[in-house]
Amino acid sequence: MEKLLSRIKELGLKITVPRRQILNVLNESNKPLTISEIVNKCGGADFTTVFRTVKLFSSKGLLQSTNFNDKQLRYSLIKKDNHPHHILCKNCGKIEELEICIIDKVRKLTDYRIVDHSMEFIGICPECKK
Amino acid sequence: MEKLLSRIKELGLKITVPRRQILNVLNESNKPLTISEIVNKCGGADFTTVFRTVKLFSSKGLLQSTNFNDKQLRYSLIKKDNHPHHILCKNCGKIEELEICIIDKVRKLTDYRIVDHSMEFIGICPECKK
DNA sequence: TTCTAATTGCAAATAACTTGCATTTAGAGA
DNA sequence: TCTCTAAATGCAAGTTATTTGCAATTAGAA
Repeated sequence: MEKLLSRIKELGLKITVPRRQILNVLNESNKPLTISEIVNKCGGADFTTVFRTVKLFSSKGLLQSTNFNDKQLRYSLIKKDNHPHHILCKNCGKIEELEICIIDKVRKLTDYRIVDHSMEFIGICPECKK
Repeated sequence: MEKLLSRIKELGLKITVPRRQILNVLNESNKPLTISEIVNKCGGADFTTVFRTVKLFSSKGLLQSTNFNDKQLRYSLIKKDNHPHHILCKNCGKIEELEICIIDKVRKLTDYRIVDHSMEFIGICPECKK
């Protein structure tokens, strides 16, 4: 969190009440949240503010967006260097992090300069399979 | 295409003029299309019809959706057994298919029953890098 | 050919996203 | 600490995307 706050300052952005709330909410969440979910958990923060802040932070590389092919994007803090991926249980709604990275493979395969990527899985978790 | 049409019959669905158009458009496209793009290429087909058909076909496993973290989902025919992935060039807009499959790896890693997944890359293609 | 349930197309509703602008506020400098 | 200004906020209103309702049409089974 301290790292994030100093990164925000470095970027010339202000640290405000709603921004702190948004970062806290994301920091305390173990899964990516939609903008509406962040708003709900922020208690009082305006939708537009959250919306704009999340877009801004994403564009600055503080947040990443993920998408489970439903309507809304979900956002999470980027804590490490690598971009985490997720698996969603269709049955219980649980979202877990996936320790897997194939970006190097794709880079070699395609010769593209990769600037972003997403990789999401949807399934039934071991508990729900029973 | 014949395979798809018979699959539609098997599912107890009717083969109609707009449905043929949608399948043709997707079959002739080398990249996933948004619903609006399909409507435009279908010449005269109603948006709602395309919308509903695409959702229906997706739910039946005839189409897959992909998402490049822009607003609209994109759809493509599922031709083979494996689910194709894509890489988008941010500069020229080209979308190419990626020959890569990590579903078995994820299945082993998580012990989930995987029912769907997506994997998209965004970058700069070799031509645009120059 | 007849009939019926499936499908379509329009219109209208809902939901998601985005912008404009007056007000407020963080935080740099006095 | 106080002042000041650009950045940020919050409301309202606009735009775009998605979804639903329903009467009219149509595929294809009988």
